[in-house]
Amino acid sequence: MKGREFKDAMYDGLAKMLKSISNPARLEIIEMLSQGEKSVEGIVQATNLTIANASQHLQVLKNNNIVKSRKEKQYVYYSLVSDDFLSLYQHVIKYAVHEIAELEKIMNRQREDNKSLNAVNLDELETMIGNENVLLLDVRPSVEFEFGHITGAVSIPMNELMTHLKDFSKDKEIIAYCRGPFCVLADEAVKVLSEKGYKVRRLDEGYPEWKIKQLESN
Amino acid sequence: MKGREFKDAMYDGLAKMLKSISNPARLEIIEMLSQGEKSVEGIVQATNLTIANASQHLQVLKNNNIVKSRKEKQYVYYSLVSDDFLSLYQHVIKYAVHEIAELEKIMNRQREDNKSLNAVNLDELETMIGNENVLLLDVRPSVEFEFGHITGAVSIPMNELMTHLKDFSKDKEIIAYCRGPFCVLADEAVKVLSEKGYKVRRLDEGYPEWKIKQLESN
DNA sequence: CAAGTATTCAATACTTTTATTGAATACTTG
DNA sequence: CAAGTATTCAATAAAAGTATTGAATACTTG
Repeated sequence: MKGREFKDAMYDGLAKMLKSISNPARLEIIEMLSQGEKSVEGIVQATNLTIANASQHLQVLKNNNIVKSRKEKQYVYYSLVSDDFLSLYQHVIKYAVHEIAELEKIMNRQREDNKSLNAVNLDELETMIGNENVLLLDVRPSVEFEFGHITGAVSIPMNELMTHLKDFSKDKEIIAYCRGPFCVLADEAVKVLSEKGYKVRRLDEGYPEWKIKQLESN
Repeated sequence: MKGREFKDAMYDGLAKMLKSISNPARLEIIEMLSQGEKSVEGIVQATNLTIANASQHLQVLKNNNIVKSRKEKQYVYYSLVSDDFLSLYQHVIKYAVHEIAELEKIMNRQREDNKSLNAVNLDELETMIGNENVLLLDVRPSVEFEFGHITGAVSIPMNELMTHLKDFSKDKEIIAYCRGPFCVLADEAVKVLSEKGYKVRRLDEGYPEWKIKQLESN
């Protein structure tokens, strides 16, 4: 193989892989799957996609070795192929949110609307764990909590938050988190709770970021 | 801004950025620019692109804040916008080369052809520097060496290699490196030198990977 | 094994990306 | 300021990616 052929083959292959993740619908699917495996139906419910379209995007991701599937009963469950990919995906997000002015602006506007501008990051969180006066709140659906969560977190899915208000003390500092920087559940939680007079901030990132950080520090 | 709008805006923006680097020609341009700034003409010489086409791709990268340009005399020089991007790009390469079977196969075939299968990685290299019996050889064009190189390396551009053969001792172990895993200069150097009976291996990665590693360990 | 459900496939129209061509612009140098 | 060079722009045709639709498949359950 000549040098030019080798280069072309490598860059073509690389571009093909990158293309497979360069689509808003597929990025959202990846984000969903970073919480754990989901059926096609589960993905459809969380996104605006039709079933056929979601299935098609999943095939693209599968052909590029980003996701894998297993069949159980009538359902097909998809999940990310490896933590190495998850780590790469998070690097992309982190770069985009910090280095692309346009995206940073959109994110700040969103956080402003939800009074969640002064977010806590993972490093800060670490100094807070074990502190009696801090309550770490996981507002994702409970399936996702059960699949994995940040050590010490309490699960109260967003849609049950209002009925659990009485459980919270207004003296404690509440840190709400969900799926990651793009997830709006924690923003909503901050909005609701702060309007009721609680001390609450959101975690900048989410469960998968915490998980990868744990893995990488070992 | 409602949750759905926010998500759509973020995923659209993210996809747009990823699309800008999901093209073989643009990936090759990025690789060139990771060695230092280059004029449009310089990029054209190193690739198979026409001038107009290269310029067009450069505009795409510029609009997505991947590269920046400056004008000096008649020439426009392009360079990568930040080391943060370079670090992300290298994460992508590393993932692709290790996790995508197809690309791994192409790379191994290439290395086999050039007798450079048992490459040295950056960690191993670190244990070798200062060793009198190891010669670290930079075979990139000398402009690139001057722009920056691995500490302790000696510059002998690939096209001058044959005329410098007499300078090498067959007792020393030679480690050849160039622009990175996709660069074929080091492979060629290994082929030539090993056929002449020298003890030679290539470095798995290249100058930019070394540089980012230095930056990140501080 | 018939009915029902989950998923994929195949075909289509639509949109976006890409390479190519030739002209336009901007700058330098004699 | 005319001639030459480097780069970009604009228009086009070809190729690739995307969403939608309806049919086909595969599996479960009664």
